[in-house]
Amino acid sequence: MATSLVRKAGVRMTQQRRAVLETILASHDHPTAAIIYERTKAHMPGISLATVYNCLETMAEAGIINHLNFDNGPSRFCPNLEPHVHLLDDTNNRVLDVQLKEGLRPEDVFDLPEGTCVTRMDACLHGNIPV
Amino acid sequence: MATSLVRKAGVRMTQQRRAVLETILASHDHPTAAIIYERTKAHMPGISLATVYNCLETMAEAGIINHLNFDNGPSRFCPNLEPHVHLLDDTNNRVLDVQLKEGLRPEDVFDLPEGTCVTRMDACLHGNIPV
DNA sequence: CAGCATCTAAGAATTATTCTTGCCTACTCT
DNA sequence: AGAGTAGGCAAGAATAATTCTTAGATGCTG
Repeated sequence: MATSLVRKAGVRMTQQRRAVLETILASHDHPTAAIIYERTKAHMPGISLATVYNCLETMAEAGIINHLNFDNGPSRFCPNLEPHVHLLDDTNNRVLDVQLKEGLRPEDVFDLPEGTCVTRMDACLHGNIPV
Repeated sequence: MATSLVRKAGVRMTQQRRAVLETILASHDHPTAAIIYERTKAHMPGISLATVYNCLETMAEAGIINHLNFDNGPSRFCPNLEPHVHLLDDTNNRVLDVQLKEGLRPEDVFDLPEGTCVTRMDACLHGNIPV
């Protein structure tokens, strides 16, 4: 599964990339590079942080994973299973994935210049969700 | 004008803050801290980069300006005249401000958990606008 | 399975930002 | 207007995140 995702994107598979990708696929908390490094080391003790960064960049460029930037903190990563928006729940201190309502596209909800073609939407909502 | 903006937010006015704020009010290109530093030095040669950062942070916390994080680059700043979303035009390599269409709120367009109260929306669209 | 393009490890380097310290200034109260 | 004080400023050190460099290792193609 991990291999086919990578090969499909025209990227060479290596042991390190597989390990990093499997860590991300198994994580549901949008981890930072440092956290991914720690988790990956459990399965591959010799991997270096620089390699984790390399793998993350390669896979983000290939569209296999998402590279997120919340506020001013370290980058976070998540599997790119489908386009989504992040909701930072300040009440419970967690990150949820949300989507545009069924059938809506960015062009439908934002007041854009005539002819704009949207290639990507990164949105980050902050809010509070009752427990 | 600059002074009243600052005082209204319960923040003390100083020469440095006025200089930094005036630089931002006069800029329409979402400058980075380093660019703001350069532009501000033209009017106040002795100001330090650390002071620019301090002023930016103070004013962003007070809601006078917006602190933006695009991708992985340095933070950018703009006047907080009204809530808006940023559109990075990859064709012409510029940043435009856009808004939700008239009357829409984030809750109307995103599929959020029941009861979510959105306190802030940071959205960044990437796209191409025909010249 | 040989050759080569690409990847990896390790640490140095870079970039952006924050922290620390001693001095200075704006605002409050007379 | 003048003195006291809370808070701001400059300078550079420190920190954090990320990227770069280089030599050696490895996956993939034919």
